[in-house]
Amino acid sequence: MTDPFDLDALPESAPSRSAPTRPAPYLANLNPEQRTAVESLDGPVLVLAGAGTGKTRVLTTRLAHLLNLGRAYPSQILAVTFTNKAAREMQERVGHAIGGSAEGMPWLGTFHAVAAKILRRHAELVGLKSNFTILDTDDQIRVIKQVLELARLDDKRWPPKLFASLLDQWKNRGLTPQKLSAADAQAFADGRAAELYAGYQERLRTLNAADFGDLLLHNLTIFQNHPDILADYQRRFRYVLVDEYQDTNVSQYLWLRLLAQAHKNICCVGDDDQSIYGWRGAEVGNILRFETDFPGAAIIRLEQNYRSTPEILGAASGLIAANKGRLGKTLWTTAPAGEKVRVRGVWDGPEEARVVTDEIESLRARGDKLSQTAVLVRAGFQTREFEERFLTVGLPYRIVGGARFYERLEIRDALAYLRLIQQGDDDLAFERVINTPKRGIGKVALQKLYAVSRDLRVPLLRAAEMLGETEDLTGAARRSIMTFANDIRRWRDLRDTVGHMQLAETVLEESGYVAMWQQDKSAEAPGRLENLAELMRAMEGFDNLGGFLEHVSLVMDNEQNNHGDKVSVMTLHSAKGLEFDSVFLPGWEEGLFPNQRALDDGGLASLEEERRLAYVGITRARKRAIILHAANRLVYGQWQSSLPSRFINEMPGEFIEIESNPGLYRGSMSRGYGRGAEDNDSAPWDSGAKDSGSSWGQTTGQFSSRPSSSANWSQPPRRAMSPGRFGGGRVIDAKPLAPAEGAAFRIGDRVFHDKFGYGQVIAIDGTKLEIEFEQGTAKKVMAGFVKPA
DNA sequence: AGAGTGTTCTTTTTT
DNA sequence: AGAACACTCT
Repeated sequence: MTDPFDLDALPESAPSRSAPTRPAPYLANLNPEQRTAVESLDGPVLVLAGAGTGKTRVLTTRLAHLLNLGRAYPSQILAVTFTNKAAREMQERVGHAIGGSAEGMPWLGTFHAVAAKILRRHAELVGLKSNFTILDTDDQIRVIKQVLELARLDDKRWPPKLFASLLDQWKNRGLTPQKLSAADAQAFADGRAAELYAGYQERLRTLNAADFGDLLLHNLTIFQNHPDILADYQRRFRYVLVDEYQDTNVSQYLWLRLLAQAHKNICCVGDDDQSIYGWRGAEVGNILRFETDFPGAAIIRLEQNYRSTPEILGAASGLIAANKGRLGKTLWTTAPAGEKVRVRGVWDGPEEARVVTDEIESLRARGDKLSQTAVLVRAGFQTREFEERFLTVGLPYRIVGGARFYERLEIRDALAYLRLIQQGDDDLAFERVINTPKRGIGKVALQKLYAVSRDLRVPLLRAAEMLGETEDLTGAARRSIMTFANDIRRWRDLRDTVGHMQLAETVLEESGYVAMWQQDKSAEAPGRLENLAELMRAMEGFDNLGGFLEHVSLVMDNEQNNHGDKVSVMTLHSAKGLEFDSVFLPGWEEGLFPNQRALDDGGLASLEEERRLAYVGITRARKRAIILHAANRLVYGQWQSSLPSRFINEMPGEFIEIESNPGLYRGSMSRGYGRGAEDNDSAPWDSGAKDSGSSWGQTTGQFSSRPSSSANWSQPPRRAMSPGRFGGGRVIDAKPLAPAEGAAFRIGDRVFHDKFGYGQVIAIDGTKLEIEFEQGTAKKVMAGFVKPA
C-alpha cells in the first residue's frame, strides 16, 4: 500500500540536466511570442495572453517542454487552474504532448483540489482529521444558522447568508478570526463578527469539516506555523504554473508566493481584461503588480488572435478601451474581413428568444453546427426564456452549469448516507438522513439527541447510540434511533469488504431510501431514481469511497449531457475559455447588463468588471456575434421598460450593424442608443416610424412618455409590432392569451403548456384542467397556464 | 408529524 | 411570477 502523501519517497533533486535532450518539434508550431513564453523557463514570468491568443497551447507546451528537457519530474511541478475543466484539459493535453503518461502529475489541479490534498496531509495541525468533510454552500449555511442561533441572534436582522458571504470574503483575503480588523468585525451583529467567526470555525472543527475557503486558509496557517513543512513544499515545487492569474484572490496569491519562494520559477498566465471574478474576491491587483512582487520578472504579451474576425476583435477592443487601469494589449489578426457584429433591439423577452431561435434555425439550415452556437447570458435566470422557446420549437440545447447534478435533493441525501458512513462525526449528514426516509424521529427525539451531543461533546451518531441504551425516549423512537445507529455501523464495517459501489447500493436499498421514491407517485420520482442510478455509475471511476466523496466536493461539475449537436446556453462567466462560431448575447440592457446590483455595491470598479464580462462575451465568437436587447422585460413578475446597454454605444460604429425593430423607443426615447454627442440625431432605424399618427401611436403612447427604466406596469405591454420580423407589416394588437377560465376549453381540445408541452384536455374542473400530455402522464393544471394549440 | 397556509425573497456571477 | 421558508392547524 503506498501512501499518496508520502513526500519523502519522491526525489528531492531535479533530474540530471545532462540527460540527452530530445528534439522539441512542438516548438515549431508556435509564434515568436508564444515560443518565448514557452522557453523562458527560469525565474518569474508573466504571460499576458489576450483572448484567443493560444494561451492554453502555451501552458501545455511549456509543461511538456519542462518535462522533455528534464528540468523537473512531473511530481516537482505545481500547476494550478481555477476550474476542473481547465485542469482536466491540461492533464490531457500534456499527456498527449509527452506521450501518454499524464497520470504522473500529482500536483496539477484546481487551487482547491491541490490545497485539499496538502491539507489532508497535515490536517491535525489545524485541529482536523485527515478524513475531514468538505462542506458545500448548503451545509455551510446550516452550520452558520446553528452558530447564530446559539449566539441568540435574530436571523431576520442578521441573515445567515450575509454572514456566509462575509466569511467568504474574509477567507479569500487570508483573514483568520484573530486577524479580523475592528472594521471587519463591525460588519456583522454589532461588532460580534470575530467572535462568531471563531465560533463557526470551532463548530467546523467539531464536525471535522472544512468549507471551501478553509482549504486555502488552513494551508496558509500551516505554512506560517511550520516553516519546516513549508520548506518541504518549496523545495519540491521547482516550477510553478498558474492559469487565469487575474482571478486569484489574496489567499491564493499568498499561497503561491509562499510556495514559489525557493526556486522562484513561477509562470503566471492571465489577462487583466478578462478578470470577471472580483465579486468573489479576485484581485486584479495581483496581476497588475506582478513585477513588483517578483523583481526581474519577464513580461510577455500574446496579442495575435487566432480565433475571431477583425470585426469582432474591433468591437471588443473598442469596448474594453473604455476601462482604465489596464496593462494594455492590442489584439490583431491576419484573418480576412467577416461579418459585422450585429445589434438587434426587440420588443420584449419572448420576442428576443424567438429572434434568437429563428436565427439559429437559419444558421442550421445553412449547415452550421448547433454545437458551434451559443447563447450567453448575464444571469442564470435568463436561460429560462430560451429553454422554453427551444423546447417549443424542438431545438436541441443544453444548459451549461445550471442546476448541478450533485446539488439535487436525492443526490445530496444519498451522499449524506455515504458521508456519515465515511465520517461518523459528520453531524450535518446525520441530520439530513436521520429521518429520511421517515423513521418517526421528530422534533422531540432530535432535541434530546442534540442535548446529549452537546452535553457530552460527542457527535450525533454517537449520541444516538447512547440514547438507544437509556430510557429517555419512548419505545418507537428509541427503537428507530437504535436501528439507525446500528445500520450505519454495519454499513461502515461493510465498507472494508464489499467495495464502494456495492456498498452504496446496499445502503440505499436497506435504508429504505430507494423504496421511498419507488412509493412516491409524484411526477419527479422516476427521475430521482434515475439520478440515483446515475450516481452509482459516477462512482465507477474511483478506487474507494473517500476518493469519490472528495471528487464530489471539489469537482461539482457534470459534463454528462455533453454529447450530440446542441446549442449551448450558459452564463457569460461559465463561457470564459470557450469559443463558438456564432455567439448570441441577449439582454444587453441597462440594469441587467451592466447589472444594477453590481453597480450599486461596486461602483466604477464593478462597471469595469461588467465591461470585461461583455468583452469576454464578444470574444467567444469566431465568426459571428449577435447582441440583443429588449425594450420591455418581465422582472420579478412585473413588466419594466429598459434601455439599451451603454456597452452598445461603446463599440466603434464601424464594426457593428444595427438592425433593431423600428419604433422601439419613441418620443423622448427616439434616439434609442443615445450615442454621446449625437444627441439630437434620430437613430437610423427609427426614421420610418416617426410620422405615425395612427393607432400605433396610441398603443405605445403610455410607454413613450415613460422612458425611465424604473417605469413598470402590472400588465404586460401589448404587442405592438409584427412578431420577429423586421420591416414587415405592423400588427396592431394580439389577441389576449390564456383565458382565465377552464370554460374556454372543451374536453378533447389540444393544448400547449410551457413546461409539459402538448396534450389533450380529458377533464375540466372549474378553472383546473386535467390534461393528458403527449410526453408523460396526465396532470391537473390551472387553465391559465395552457394555451390552445 | 405532516399537511396546509401565508409571507418573503428572488436575479449576478462560482471554486 | 414562482420558489423557499416559516408558521399554524389538524
